[in-house]
Amino acid sequence: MLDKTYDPAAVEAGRDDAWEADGRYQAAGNGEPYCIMMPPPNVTGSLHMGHALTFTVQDTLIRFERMRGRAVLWQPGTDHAGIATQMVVERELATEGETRQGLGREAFEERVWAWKDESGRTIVNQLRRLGASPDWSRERFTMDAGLSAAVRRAFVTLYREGLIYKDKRLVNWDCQLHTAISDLEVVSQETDGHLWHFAYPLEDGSGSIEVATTRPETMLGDTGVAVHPEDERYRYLVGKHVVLPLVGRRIPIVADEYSDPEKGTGAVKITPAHDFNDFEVGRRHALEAINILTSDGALNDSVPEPYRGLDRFEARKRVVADLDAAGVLVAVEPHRHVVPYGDRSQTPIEPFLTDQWFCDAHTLAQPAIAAVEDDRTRFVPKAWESTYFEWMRNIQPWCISRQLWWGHRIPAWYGPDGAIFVAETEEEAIEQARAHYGGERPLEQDPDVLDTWFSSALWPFSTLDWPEESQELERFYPTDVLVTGFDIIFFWVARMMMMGLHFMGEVPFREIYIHGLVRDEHGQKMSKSKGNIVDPLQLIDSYGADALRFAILASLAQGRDVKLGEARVQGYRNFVTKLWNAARFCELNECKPAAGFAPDAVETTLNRWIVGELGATREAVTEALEAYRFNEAAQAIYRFVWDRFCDWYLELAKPTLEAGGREAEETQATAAWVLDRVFHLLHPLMPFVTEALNEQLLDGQPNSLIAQPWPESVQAADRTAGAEVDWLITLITEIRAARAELRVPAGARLELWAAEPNDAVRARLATWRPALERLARIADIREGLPGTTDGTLQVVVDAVTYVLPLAGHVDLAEERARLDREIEKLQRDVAAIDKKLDNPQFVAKAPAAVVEEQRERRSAGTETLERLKAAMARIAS
RNA sequence: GGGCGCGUAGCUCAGCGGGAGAGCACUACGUUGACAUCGUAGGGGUCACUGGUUCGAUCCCAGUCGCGCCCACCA
Repeated sequence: MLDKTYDPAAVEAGRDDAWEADGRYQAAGNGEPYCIMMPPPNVTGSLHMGHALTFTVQDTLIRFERMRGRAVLWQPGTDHAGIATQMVVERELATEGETRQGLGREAFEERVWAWKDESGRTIVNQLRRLGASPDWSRERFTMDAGLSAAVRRAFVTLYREGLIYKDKRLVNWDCQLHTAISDLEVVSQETDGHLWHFAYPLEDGSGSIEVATTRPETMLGDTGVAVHPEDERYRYLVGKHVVLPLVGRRIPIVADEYSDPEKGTGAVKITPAHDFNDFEVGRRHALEAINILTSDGALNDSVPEPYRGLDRFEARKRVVADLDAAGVLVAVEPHRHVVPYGDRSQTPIEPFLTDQWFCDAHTLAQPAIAAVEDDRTRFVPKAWESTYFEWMRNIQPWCISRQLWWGHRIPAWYGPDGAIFVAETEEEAIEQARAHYGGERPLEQDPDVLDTWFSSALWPFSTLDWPEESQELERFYPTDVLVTGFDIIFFWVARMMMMGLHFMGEVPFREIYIHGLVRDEHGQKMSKSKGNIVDPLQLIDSYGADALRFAILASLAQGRDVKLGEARVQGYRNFVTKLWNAARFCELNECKPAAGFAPDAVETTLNRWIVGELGATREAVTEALEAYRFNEAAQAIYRFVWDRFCDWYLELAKPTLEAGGREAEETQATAAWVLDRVFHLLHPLMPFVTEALNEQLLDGQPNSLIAQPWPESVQAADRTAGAEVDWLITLITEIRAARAELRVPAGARLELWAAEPNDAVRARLATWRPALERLARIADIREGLPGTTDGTLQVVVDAVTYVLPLAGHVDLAEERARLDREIEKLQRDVAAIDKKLDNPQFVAKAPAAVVEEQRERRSAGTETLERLKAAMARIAS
C-alpha cells in the first residue's frame, strides 16, 4: 500500500545505491553508443544551482537515451582546478601559521593530494542526491596518472609541431598569486580613477609635449612618446626627443597611428614593458622595453632609487607628488575607466614581461571554426555559433604556463646552458640531452605547471584512455552532445574543439547544448554578496530531488536564463503529490496491469480517449526531449497528468469503477496502463518517485524503470472518442460555469432538459448520465423544454440547447444578463470572422484550409448564437 | 566601439503569421470524496512604441525607447 502522503525523503533514500549496485549506470547492451562528457566540476566545489541545472539536464538526456536502448556512457570526473585548489589549501595552511613556501614544493603537493582525498568527494556525493546516473566506475580526475600522461603526450606533440613554444612576451600578471594568467581569466571592472596630464620637456629646451595617463608610475618605464602621423599639432615634434622627468632618460617622439588625436592630449607616453599597445608601438619603433616591476607589483631596481621597493600604488602617489613638485603636472581630472582584475585574486592585473609557454591557438582554431561552419558540430540554440566564431576568429596566443605548484608540471627540462628538452618523461629528456651534449649533463625541469584548462581541453578523449587505443575511445568518441553554460564556451568548449580535432581528427561532440544560467526569482545573478543563493541540497531536503529537477526542466526555455525561486520548486512538489495521489487512487480501485492488455483494442469511449491522449503526449515528450526543449517536455507531461488524467479521466471513470462489470475491468486495466506509461515518460525527469511508484504499484514488472524501454508510439488519437469526450467536457464546464455565475448552491441538483436532441446526443446523454449526475450535479435528464420558463439556466453546446430549471435558485434578471454577455461576445466573434470572409482578398489569397476553418467557425458561431437568442426569448418577457 | 538577447496578465514566463496562454498570486464557493500539497468557477492584457511587408502581424522587417549579457578598451 502506498503511504497516504508523499514523502520525498523516504522515496529517494537508497535508490541511487540500488541502481548503481545493479550496474545500471554502466554502458550496457549492443545499442548504438550514446555519450555525454560530464563537465568536470572543480574538486573544491560543492553543489550549487548551476550544477543542479546542468546535471539535471544531462541526467535527463542520459536516462532518456538509456531507455531508448542506446549503450549509454555518461563519463564523470572532477577537475584539479589549479589556482582555486591551491588557494584553498594555502588558506588552510595560513590558519596553521604555515605557508606553501615554508612547506616546500613536494610537501605542499602532498598536502594538496591529502586535501583532495578528504574533501574532493563532496560534490560527487551531492550529485548522487540529485539522481545523477553517470558511470562512476569510470570516474576520472584530471591529475590521474592516465590523464597526466595524456597531457604530456599532447604537450610534447604540439611542441614538436611548433604549436607550443616558449616566448618572452607581455602577459597578464597577477601580483598576488605571482603567476601569469590567460586573457580569459582577466575581468574588466569599471573604476573611478584620474587622468594625470604631464608636460615632458623637449630636449632642446624649446618647450614641452603634454601626455596623459591613468597610471603615472609607469612613466618611470617610458621609452618614447607617440603622436599620430597626421596630427598637425605635433607634426613638427616627430623625431625630436624629450627628457623624461624624474628619470632623466632621453626618449624619442615617434609618429604612430596607434596614437588617437581625440584621446587624452593626442600624445601618448609609451611604456613597452607595461602596456599591451605600447609593447606593439615599441616594437615598431625599436623602443627599449624596460621592466620596472617585481613579481609582487613593486618597483624594481630599474627605476631611480627613491622609488625602488615601493608598491605600484604607493609609487603612483609618490610619482605624482614629485612631478607636481617639479612643475610638470599640468592637470588632474577625474576619469572613469576599466581596470583589469584577476578573476581569482580580485586584484589589478599588470602587463608584465616574462618568459612563458604559449599555444598557437590561431592555427588550432582554423579546423575548429570549419567544423562548426559545416555543421559537423551544431550549437543549440544556433545563436551561440556567432559567439563562438567571433572569438575563434580573433583568438590570441594562449598563455599556458602558470607559476603555481598545483597542476601538471610542464614536461620541459633545461640543460646548464639553457637548452630545452621537451619529452614525455624525464628519462627521454635525459636521453635527448645526452645526444645533444654528447654526454651527461644535469637537467632541471621547468618549475611551472600548465593552465588547468589545458588538461580540460583533452577531457573528451583523455577520459577514454587516450593516448591508449581503448575500446571505449573507439566506441564513444566523438561524443553525442556537450551540455554546458555559455560562460565557458571560450574557456572550455572552444579548446576542446581545437584539441579534439587536432589529436583525434574528429570533433569531440556532434552537438553542443548551451543552457542559460540560474538566477533568483527576480532575475538576479546568485552571489554570496547579494545573499540570494539558493542551495539545491536544501531544496532537495525540503521538496525532494524530483521536484527540484522538474522545476529546473520546466523553467528551462531555450535561449533564456533560468529564474528559479523556492515557490517554483514547491509548485512542482505539489505536482509530484498529485501524481502520488492519482497512483493511490488507482491502487485503491485495484487498477492493475492486465496480462495481454492492448491499448489499441480498448472499447469504451473514455478509455479510447485517454489512450489517444497518452499517445499524443508520448509524441510531444519524445520530440521535445530530442530537440532539447525541456520546458515543453515537462509541460506536455504535466498537462497530461493533471488536466487530462486526473481532472477528467479519473473523475469520469469513477462511476464506471463503482458500477463494476466488464467496463470497470477495462477501465482498471487502462488506468494501470496509462499510469505505467506516465511513469516511463516521467522517469528521465523525475527518476525517484516514478521508480518508487512503479515498484510499489505495478509489482508485476520485473525490471526497474531505469532499464525499461521508452514507450512505443500508440495509435493515433481516436477522433470519434476525442470528439465525444470533448463534447462532454464542454457541456460539464458550461453547466458548472453557468451555475457558479448565477450562484446556484453547490449542492443543488438540477434537471437537465435537452431541447432538440438528435439520436447521437440522445445516446451520449444516456452513456454519460452517471458522469453528468456526478460532475455537473444533475438530478435527471429529460427531453424537450421544461414547462416553466421561470428561473432556468440555458447553455448551448454543439448546436443543442440545454435547459436547467432552477426552481427558485436564481434571479431571472441575472440569467438574462448572463445570456446577454454571451450573446454579445459571440456576436463580436462572428462579426470579426465576417469581416475576414467578406474581404475578397482574404478568400482569394489565404490558404484554403484557413478559409474553410473560418467558415466552420462562423457557422458554428451563428448556430450557437441563434439558440442563445432563442433561450433569451423564452425568458425575456 | 563590436556583437547577442529580452520588453506578452500583479509576478515568473511560454507561444511566435490566421480564435491572446500557463504557473504563482488574487476573488467567490466548496472539505464523509485519491489529493486542501486539493476541487469548481471568476476577475485581470491597445502582446514596449512608430513605421513597413502581407488578404491578415503579438509573431516577419526597419527604426525608436527601456532592460540585460558577452567581447574589446588602464592615454
